[in-house]
Amino acid sequence: MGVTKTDLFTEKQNELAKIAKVFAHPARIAILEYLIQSDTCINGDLVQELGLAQATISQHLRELKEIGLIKGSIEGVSVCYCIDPIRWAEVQHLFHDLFGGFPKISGCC
Amino acid sequence: MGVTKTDLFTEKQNELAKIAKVFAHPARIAILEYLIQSDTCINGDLVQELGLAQATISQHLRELKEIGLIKGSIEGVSVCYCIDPIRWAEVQHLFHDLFGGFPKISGCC
DNA sequence: TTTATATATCGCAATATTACGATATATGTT
DNA sequence: AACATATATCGTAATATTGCGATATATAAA
Repeated sequence: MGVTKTDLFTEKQNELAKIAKVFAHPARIAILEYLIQSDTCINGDLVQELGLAQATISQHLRELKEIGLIKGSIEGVSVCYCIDPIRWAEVQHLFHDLFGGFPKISGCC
Repeated sequence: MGVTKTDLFTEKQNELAKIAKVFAHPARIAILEYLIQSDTCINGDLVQELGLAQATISQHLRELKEIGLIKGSIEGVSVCYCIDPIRWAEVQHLFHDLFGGFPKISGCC
């Protein structure tokens, strides 16, 4: 099928999965790392930096934008992308909560 | 295409993406949460707990096992699954490192 | 040995993702 | 206005993921 039965799971489980899906591609990880490392928020350079076509980069940027992880502001002809610190912290917390749940007593198999 | 150009990215970027992909499904999140919450590592109950077919659950468990996040030990007729604390911590660190990189100076767009 | 129970794997159909050329849009330059 | 530059979107082909019925495997019970 390829279609996920979201109705079987909680809102939170679906949200975390949706966010994880955005992290689930090395190009998007690379874009995020590039945005973290370069204080200045460049966009077009990504096409040079990663070896992907412009259309592909744009598509990845849109997915990052859709979950609010990055935002872009038009800067003349080009677009300046950067990480949204608020959302970044939110997402960080979501993962932290999941990982923090374990271990509790930690002893079984 | 659907095929990812892994050769364009670093080992670490590819690994993190691969791990994120496993988190990128609500059923697998639900399985992990269930394993965290129940000290005892039950397996078959997952079929009851989530509303998915046995074959589907088994498939999700395999993906979790493949990246080492959980491990299963045969317990008579059934299999006892649980989170691998070592790998769990490793993966936690990978995400922590990514999130920790930001903000540095945090001011741009 | 036969039967029941639990889990894994196979094979398939439906859908999703990835990549990119072509093209649209929008701003700056001449 | 005409052109160049930067980015977004569309359409499409190739591949991946998801879900599950059917079936295989493996242990326990009768």
